[in-house]
Order: sequence, then C-alpha cells, then structure tokens
Amino acid sequence: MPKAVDPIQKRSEFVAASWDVIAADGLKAATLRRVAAEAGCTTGALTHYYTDRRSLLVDALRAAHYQAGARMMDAAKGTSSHGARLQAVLLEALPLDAARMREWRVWLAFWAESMTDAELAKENARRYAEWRQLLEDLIRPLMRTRAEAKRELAYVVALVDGLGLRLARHVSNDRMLGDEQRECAATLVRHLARFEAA
Amino acid sequence: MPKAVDPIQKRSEFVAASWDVIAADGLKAATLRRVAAEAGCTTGALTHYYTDRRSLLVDALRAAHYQAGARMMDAAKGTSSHGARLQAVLLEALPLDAARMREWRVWLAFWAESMTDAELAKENARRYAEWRQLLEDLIRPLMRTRAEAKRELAYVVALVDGLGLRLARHVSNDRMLGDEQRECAATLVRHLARFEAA
DNA sequence: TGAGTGAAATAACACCGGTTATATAACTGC
DNA sequence: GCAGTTATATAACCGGTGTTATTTCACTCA
Repeated sequence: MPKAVDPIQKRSEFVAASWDVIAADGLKAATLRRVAAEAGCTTGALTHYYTDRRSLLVDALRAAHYQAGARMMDAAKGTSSHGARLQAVLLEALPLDAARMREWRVWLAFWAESMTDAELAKENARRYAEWRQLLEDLIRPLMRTRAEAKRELAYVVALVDGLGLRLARHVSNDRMLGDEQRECAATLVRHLARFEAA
Repeated sequence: MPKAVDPIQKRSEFVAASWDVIAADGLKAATLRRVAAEAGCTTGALTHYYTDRRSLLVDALRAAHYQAGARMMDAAKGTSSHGARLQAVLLEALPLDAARMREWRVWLAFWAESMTDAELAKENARRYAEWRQLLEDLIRPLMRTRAEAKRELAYVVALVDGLGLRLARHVSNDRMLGDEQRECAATLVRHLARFEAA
C-alpha cells in the first residue's frame, strides 16, 4: 500500500502558499514553480494534486471565501442584538489586521482576473451571493419591509467593498495605514448607528 | 528633415489601444505585440514612443484618470445647486454606460496591479488624491464643519467605489447588468437625498 | 523483508513575453 | 531629386511559463 498522506491537508498547504504569493507579488507571480517552492516542494507534487494551474487558483479563491465566512460566523456569536450582530460581521469583513489584509489583497487580485476568466467569475459570483444572503438575513429584522432590507443590503455591501478596497489598494507597509483603518471602521460604525435605536 | 508625425496623437492612439485590450482581456493580455496590433502597427512603432512596457501602462492609467476627470468637470457644468453638482459628478463616476464600464474595467485591472507595482501605485495615489480633493470641494458647502465634510467624503468615496466595483466585476454582456446599474444609481441618489433640503 | 504502491522530483518540451538590434521605408527641406 | 532624419518593420535573443513524461523515492503491508 502507498504512503499515507492526507490529500485535504496537502491541498490546503498549497492553497495557503498561493495566498502568500498572491498577497505578496500578485496573481501573475503565482506560478506553479513559485507556489510549489513557497509550499516547500517542487512542481511535481503540486501537479499531483492539481491538474491545472487554474484549478489551483479556483480552489484558492474558494478557500479564501470559506475562511472569511467562517470568521464572520464566529464574529456573529457572542452578540445580543441584531444591530450588534450586523456590525460585528461587517467589521470582521474589513481588512483591519494583517490576516484580513492578506485576504483582501487576494480577493482584489481575483476580482481583476475574474473580469476575463469565466470560471473564476462563476466561483466568485457564487460566494458573493452567499455573502449577500448572510447579510440580508442579518439586516431583515432591522427593517420594516423586505424591500427596505434589499435597499439597505445594497448600501452596506457597497460601503464595505469601497472601504475595504481603499485599504487594500494601499502600498504594503504604509505608515498611514493604521489611521486609515480606524477611519474606515469609524465610517462603517457611523452608518450603522441608525440601527442602535431599533 | 524627418517625417512629420504628432507624437502626442500617436501616444494617445497607443493608450486607447491599451484600454481596449485591458478592458477586453485584462492587463496580462496587454502585451507589446497585442497593443501594437490593436493600434494597427508593430512593436517597432510602439517601442519608438515608449521605452518600456511599464511606461506605456503608466501612461494608460494616467490618461484614464484625466479622461474621467474631464468628464466630471463637464458634468458639474449646468448644475445650479451644490447638491445637484455633487450628485451629477458622482453619477458620472459610476459605470452606467459602455464607455465608463470600459474605464472601470481598466481601473480595476490597474488597482490589482498597483498592489505589487510601486510606480503604478504612486501614479494611482496621485490621481486619487485629486479626485478626493475635487469631491471635498463639492461637499464642503453642504456641511457645517470641515470635519463633517471629511467624514462625508470618506462615505461617498467608499460608496461610489463599492457600487462601481460591483458593476465592473460583472461578466461582460450580462443581461442583468442594466437592472444592477439602475439599482446602484438609485442607491447613490438615495444617499444624496439628504442634501436636497440644504 | 521485500515487492508494490502512490508521492514527489527531475527534466524536457513548446510557447510566448519584453527587450534590443538591425534593416527598410517615408518624408522633409534644400 | 537627393541626402538626411525619423518612423516603422523585422527579426533575433534570452528568460520564464504551463504542461507532460519519466524517473526516483518512501512508505505500507503481506
């Protein structure tokens, strides 16, 4: 019988290596050789688990969404009111620390690529629909009608995307980043203040 | 004496060709050969006007910002109130027609690239500062204090970026795009409704 | 312990990119 | 019309990429 290796574990290592490379040097730097080296092996091992470069990237994108989704579920725990829960989830979405900043840089790279790659676009659209659904469920109890909830959903999704984009677009290691992170968080909190009363 | 050619005109042709390629197939497709072919000539002509591929791309990014800036100045004309002027400029920023959608796709491609290219990041930061300054001047008369204007600035910039990003991320030729464009415009207008009274 | 299996490494292939150098063409001004 | 200058085309070079094939390795289990 063969060597005992957990393929799921192995794949997640390659995915994490992809994230590191993409966050550091962009999607174009995520070559098979580079990702394999980052994971501590050669392309032979990589191609053993991923037939294509694209399949690796699609998996990396999906895993990034899942990881973020899990974090948001955690953030929702431990909140009492509906308003507090929405705020906790949305704040968790912003790139306010190094880990989430890495995630946003990966997303931004994939969003650009999705414009010209149907497979990545489909994967991205699926995960985005889930994210919108999660938010809608959080918003619904705060609004009178379903239509109002839809409107507020479009509002906060754009707000979070715009704030996250602003932070992610920064050059890495910028000294002013901390200030901007606080300002973005404050902008989001201020918008959500209207729900505190409810 | 040499052949009479307007270098500025020639450069703008290459820039426009770059936009077409980037909007259609992404930044990675904007090779020297492809851009030259799109402009109807060979790489020899291109390298005659741009020493590097990067210098071409930097110029394409700068030109995209200038073109958009000029359009917004035009949009500001013919408005009477401060609130109407702000709304006109912000609506002009959204990708609500094919031309502006192409621009947004170019921007999104460059934003992703800017994360790992210091020169593009610098160019982008400069133009973005100008855009923020323009908006701040439009917002200031609508607010009581400078601090309030700053807060509102962060708000609307994030909103426009988020809405534009949502539209730009769409796969091209999507049938539902028109609906989403209307929803995004409505979301922006609804936010600005608070200034109508002022 | 020794096949036999899958995991991983190595290497070759064909292709395409930016860059650079060289050759050709086109036009201006005397 | 002719020399000179620039604009443009052509082509070669080198490095790097995804993919694929082949080889070597390491472990499991009879």
